[in-house]
Amino acid sequence: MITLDYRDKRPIYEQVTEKLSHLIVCGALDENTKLPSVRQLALSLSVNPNTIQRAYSELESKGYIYTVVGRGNFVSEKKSWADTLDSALESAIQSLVQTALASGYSKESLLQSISQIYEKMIKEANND
Amino acid sequence: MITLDYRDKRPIYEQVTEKLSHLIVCGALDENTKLPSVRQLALSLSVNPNTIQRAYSELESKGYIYTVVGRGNFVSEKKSWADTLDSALESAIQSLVQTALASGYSKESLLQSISQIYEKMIKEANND
Amino acid sequence: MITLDYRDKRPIYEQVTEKLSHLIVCGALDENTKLPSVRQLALSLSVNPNTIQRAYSELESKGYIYTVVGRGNFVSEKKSWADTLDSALESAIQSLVQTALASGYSKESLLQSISQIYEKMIKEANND
Amino acid sequence: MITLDYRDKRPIYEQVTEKLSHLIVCGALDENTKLPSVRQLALSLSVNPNTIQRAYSELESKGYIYTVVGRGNFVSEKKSWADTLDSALESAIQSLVQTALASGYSKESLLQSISQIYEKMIKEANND
DNA sequence: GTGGTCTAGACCACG
DNA sequence: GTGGTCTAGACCACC
Repeated sequence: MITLDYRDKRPIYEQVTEKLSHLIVCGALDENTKLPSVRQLALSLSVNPNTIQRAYSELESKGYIYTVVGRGNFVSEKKSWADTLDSALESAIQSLVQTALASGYSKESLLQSISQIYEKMIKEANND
Repeated sequence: MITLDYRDKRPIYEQVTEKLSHLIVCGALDENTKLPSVRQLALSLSVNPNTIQRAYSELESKGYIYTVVGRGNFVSEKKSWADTLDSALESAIQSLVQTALASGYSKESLLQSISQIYEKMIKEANND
Repeated sequence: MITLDYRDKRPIYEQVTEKLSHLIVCGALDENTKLPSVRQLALSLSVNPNTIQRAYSELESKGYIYTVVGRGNFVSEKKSWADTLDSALESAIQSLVQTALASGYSKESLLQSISQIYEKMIKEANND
Repeated sequence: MITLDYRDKRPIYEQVTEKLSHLIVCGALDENTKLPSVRQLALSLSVNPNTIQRAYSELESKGYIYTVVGRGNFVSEKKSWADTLDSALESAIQSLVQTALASGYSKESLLQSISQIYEKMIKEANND
């Protein structure tokens, strides 16, 4: 379901959080689908249960999943995480524009580059 | 010359690296200009010399500056860091498009959002 | 008769307790009315009988219902739970005022806010 | 600086969070004051460092403090946590009104009770 | 020295 | 069996 990249410098719980949120956002996991239990996922990733627990906590606080103690974790409805996504997008844009300004890119050439990369990535996504 | 933000989550050396590279990229520091010595800058920022040393090392490895042992650090010529900038920009764009695709943004609305934020940030930059 | 919200952080037995006490307090269940048996209610809510048993125990200890062994559980008379209600309300008020004091709210603005929210919630309650 | 109540059913990290946020909100701790280090506070409360770490994380995410790795935790400026406080107050009010509605309290008698308790608690606060 | 992450193993409430 | 909390002890990056 998920594979970890130990060369990645980011903490494990963050990788798990990111991978799962992607699966949810792109629709690979339907609403109210049950996620693997904390212990189960920890076992299959050879990782400590606390680490998965933390990942699930982050996902819950961001609205991607909801937790029912004694039953498990389930993916939330889309409306629960729409806001989170928007703010993530905005900060990504700001970081990009900051870099672009520093490099003296004109608005036009920036938009053009983005346009190209957008179409390239959409093609790759379709091949996966 | 530089001000630090201790609430910033990034390590200090990274802030210094970023600030200096900005000054170089935007032309505030001309080619072959001598930078303050490690000890001097460390003193004026009330920071450990090791921190500045690390920042300078990063800048050198990215091609922004060059070191002459016994004489100091100097701003490189523009051609030395053009590549670094492009790859930084490209990875920023990829990260952005990834988020945008995840949230189902159309190319058009994404470009429009970026356009708006670009102009907003260019105004703020002029006020600084 | 009752619907559960599995996303609610509180334990199930507490939700059942709350819902039933509301029905009793607002007069939807008259004094000495017979409540559904533990097994019956557990079945209709698809819940473990232990859970309902615990809810009924709580209700009894708070004076909302009384149990006749071998016959079932019945709604108590109003005087039995008047005290419970008052103390619940008082502790809710104390918790509220504590927060308000912490935030530096004046008594007047606090009372005004409460007044507004009161009327808003009374409208919503009528729509249910 | 803080005392724990082991009879309290809430988790320890939550007690610590609450106590510290109170100290900050009521002004007992000035802006930019340094809090005790994670290990230090853990030692003085005879508690595991991870527990304090979690409390500090919560405080940071709510805007009450900010963290500088390698230096310590410091109390934030008031504007950082004003929003958090407001939302805490609103949910406290909703919970109160819910109880009041259930008990059939009229708006007037509710406001009067609150007014009394408000003044009572303000007196007690001055005696501390 | 600081905070951040992780592991291993434990106990608890809930269902 | 589930998630939630806690302890004990470890390693890391940063300063």
